[in-house]
Amino acid sequence: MDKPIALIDGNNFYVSCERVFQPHLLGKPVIILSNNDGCAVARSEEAKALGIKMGAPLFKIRDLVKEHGVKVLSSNYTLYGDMSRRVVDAVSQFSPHYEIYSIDENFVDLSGFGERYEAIAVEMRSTVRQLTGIPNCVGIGSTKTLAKLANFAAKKNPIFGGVCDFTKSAVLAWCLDRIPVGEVWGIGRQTQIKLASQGITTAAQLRDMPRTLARQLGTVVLERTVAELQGIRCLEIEDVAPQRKGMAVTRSAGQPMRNLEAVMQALTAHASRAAEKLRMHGLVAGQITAFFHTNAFSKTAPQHSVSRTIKLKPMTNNTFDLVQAVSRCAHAGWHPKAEAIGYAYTKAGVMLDDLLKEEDASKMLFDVEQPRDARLMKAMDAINDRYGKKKLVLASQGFKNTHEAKADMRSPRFTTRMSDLPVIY
DNA sequence: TCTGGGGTCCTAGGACCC
DNA sequence: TCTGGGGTCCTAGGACCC
Repeated sequence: MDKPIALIDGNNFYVSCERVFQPHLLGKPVIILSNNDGCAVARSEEAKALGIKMGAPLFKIRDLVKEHGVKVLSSNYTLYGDMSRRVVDAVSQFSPHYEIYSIDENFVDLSGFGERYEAIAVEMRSTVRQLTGIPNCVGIGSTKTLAKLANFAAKKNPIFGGVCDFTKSAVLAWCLDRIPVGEVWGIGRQTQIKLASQGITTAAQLRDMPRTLARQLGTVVLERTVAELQGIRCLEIEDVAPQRKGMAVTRSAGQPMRNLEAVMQALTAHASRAAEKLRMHGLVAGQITAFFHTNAFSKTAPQHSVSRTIKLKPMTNNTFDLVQAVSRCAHAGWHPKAEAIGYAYTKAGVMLDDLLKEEDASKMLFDVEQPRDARLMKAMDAINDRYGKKKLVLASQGFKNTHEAKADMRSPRFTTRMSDLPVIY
């Protein structure tokens, strides 16, 4: 028998985080909005039952929300991140060999438990629930792809009681015949269309597809997915997080930005935040891209999109360096007649690439050490850490902050702020 | 008129994920 | 009026090299 892998996944994770601290939300339709309160990115079961789709723009579901009294919340990533960490703590008690796959999913190697792994999975599920308050499901399979799919079955079909084991061949066969191919990890819309043209619509049919055909139709990725469905392990549990390759800070603006100054305020804020993230991870970047564009959804507004990339020499994580770089990008890309034409930029972002650990960054020839800069950045981070984000910013970020996003319905940071701790009477 | 045969590296763009 | 943000991997094709 193959070594089993489990995938444990929080149910409607963001909604569940909110419900832990606001039990009155239990049993009610709840949605969590994206940044800027734009669209629904998480939904309770009750909200899903009303037909609210993932990613639905709020303004398009306003009637539905009103009619059914759907509770609407801005996203509170500080809370979700902290709850996620608590879930990982609970999971890590069960196996030293696990991978944090996303904010609400963890792969766990169950091979150390002999034949008892299903009982362990059941225990893990209830322990996570007990220690964090987050309801969750567990899928077990001989590959990551099968574990993901088993998790889907555990969520969808109550007969499994929240734990579905695909290492049982009868369960596996029964489910694969019934699960639409689009639910398989790695099969998106485009691939689904291609597969449909071959008459492949279920997970079982995908499993039975010749691997050479899979390669022809897709890429090595699709071939790997077919192999994994057949129980051939192609993807290992990555318990050591690989070095990340890029990093981005992008935001929609609260108000349209119509002049260079407004765009520069946003880009300054994003570059500053990006520099903070670099320093937090002990990284430096070798390349930076600044972009901004108008609202692509608009059918009537004149469209314009700017993206400029420059090398950072030497590699850096210094706020002033990054802000200077995005300023060069913005000035180089700015349309001289933008204001006259009436371009309304609604989104801006900064992307960093060629990331390297600070200590690995090769010193450039003639590079001059700048200890004062490093000390300044340290002081800046310390001040913002102590007195709250964005207390100390560069002047070019401005005070008007037209780019700042809406978050009108955000819950308190229950677990990470002294002032927001829940009070018990 | 006839014009090789390999390599590598980089980038842009597509597809997918949560 | 109002449509998220942050990642990964793969491929094709161009530039360049000897």
